[in-house]
Amino acid sequence: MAYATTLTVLADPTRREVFERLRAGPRAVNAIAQGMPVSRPAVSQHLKVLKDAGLVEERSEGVRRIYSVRREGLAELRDWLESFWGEALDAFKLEAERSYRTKQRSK
Amino acid sequence: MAYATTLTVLADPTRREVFERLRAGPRAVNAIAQGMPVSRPAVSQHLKVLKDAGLVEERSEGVRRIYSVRREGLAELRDWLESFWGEALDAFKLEAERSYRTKQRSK
DNA sequence: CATCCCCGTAAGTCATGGCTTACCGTTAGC
DNA sequence: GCTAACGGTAAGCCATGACTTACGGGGATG
Repeated sequence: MAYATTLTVLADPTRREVFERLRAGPRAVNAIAQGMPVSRPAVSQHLKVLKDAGLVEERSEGVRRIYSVRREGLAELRDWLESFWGEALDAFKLEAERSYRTKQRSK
Repeated sequence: MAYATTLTVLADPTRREVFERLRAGPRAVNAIAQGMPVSRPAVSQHLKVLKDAGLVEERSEGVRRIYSVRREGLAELRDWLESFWGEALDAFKLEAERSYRTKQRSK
């Protein structure tokens, strides 16, 4: 269920860039917005979305908010993807088998 | 680069539903659209997007087009996700270490 | 050849969501 | 206490993209 959220959240390029910047380590909002093609409020909004999705966590340090990556937030999506290896292939083979036999029979 | 495409393509719920339906095995367009909350042309459009993204492949069987999952299409996204395990943690630790030392020094 | 399904494509509508500017609360420094 | 930096939130604008209906082409079947 939540892998859906992760997908939609990471689909946006700007938001993904924000996320990637945090990958190198925790950063304050200003630092993240630095050199980005969008305004700082935009970055704030993206961070909120990332946080709500559990992909990022926030900690206050004086007047600044330090954001960092929450790797566990990616777990569900990873598992979902992983579930395609193996299973999907087997299903395919079975289906191919079935439709092949069906055709043979109807000849 | 291509994992970005995969993300945006799989972000849409309807399109994901189409993709998931193919998971059980190859299907014709009609069969996929069957019981879906959107029209058949909508499904066709989603299939085109999925195909362009390399997530799905198409084969003609008489008058019908049979679509099936291309697991390799998910590989890049999986690798990208996988790259967060380990690396991200190390970067975090390093960063935490660094900022800790910096603070200690400035006391 | 006529007809009926299959399905892809075109054109047009409408909602979603990402961006900007403007504003406000909060913390630190003088 | 004043001022300045940090950053979250509101309101409004606008583009993107997901739908719909309408159509047309191609393969099967009588």
